Amino acid sequence: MPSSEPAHLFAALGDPTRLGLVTRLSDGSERSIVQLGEGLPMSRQAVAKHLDVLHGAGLLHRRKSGREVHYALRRDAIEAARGWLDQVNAQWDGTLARLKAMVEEGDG
Amino acid sequence: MPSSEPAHLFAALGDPTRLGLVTRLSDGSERSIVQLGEGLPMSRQAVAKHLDVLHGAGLLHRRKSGREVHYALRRDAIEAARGWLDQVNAQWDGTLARLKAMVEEGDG
DNA sequence: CTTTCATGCAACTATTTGGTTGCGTTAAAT
DNA sequence: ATTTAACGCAACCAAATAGTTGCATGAAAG
Repeated sequence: MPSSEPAHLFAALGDPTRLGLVTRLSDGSERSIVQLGEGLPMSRQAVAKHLDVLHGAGLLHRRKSGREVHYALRRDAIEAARGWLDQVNAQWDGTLARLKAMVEEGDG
Repeated sequence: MPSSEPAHLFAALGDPTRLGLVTRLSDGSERSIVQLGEGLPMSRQAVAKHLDVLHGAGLLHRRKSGREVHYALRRDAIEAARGWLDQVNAQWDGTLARLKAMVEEGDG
């Protein structure tokens, strides 16, 4: 049950290994656990755990195919995270705009 | 010494309390530790630790004024995080564009 | 059918994290 | 000068995290 809450999303991204996995998947492809673990200095289970964290945060799509499990990046989750950051920026801009408007109104 | 590494940045944002603090600061204002802690169900020190994490990740600017310490959001850090997410999207788009180009070239 | 390979599950460990409390320091207010 | 308010530092604790290993299972390949 993916959560999609911003904090959950950012927490999942807050680890170099997981960020690397997301980067690897950023071409939109699907990969198996072993494929994603290739070259990483840790056990398969460690990689599986990381993928589970990413999946739990709603960042990955999971598909079983035979004896393999394939993960793919969920673009909407990335957009959700981006959206939160945009909102922070918007709030900032909005406040400054209102401030500017007030100053100008005061001037006129 | 703020790090500004993406994983460090996301990790700092990966906690509801800290996300709330960032939201509070998203109007661009400066606030003291006690001010930022008002209404939060935890001790001042807990809040101070959270602010230190955010500052350590490069997300907050810190200014001492008399006996108070004021924190403000660093917009460039927010943009850095956003930039990383944008890059993931761009990679995705790029791959799809290349794929489409290949298909079209194959068709022509 | 037997073997191999990708995975899941569970136990265990060390480190990090999010929180606490107590105390000391310094700046502001009375 | 004394008190109060905002902070920093350090010790401590429980829970979560990132990793390990060993073993069981189910699908593919021989």
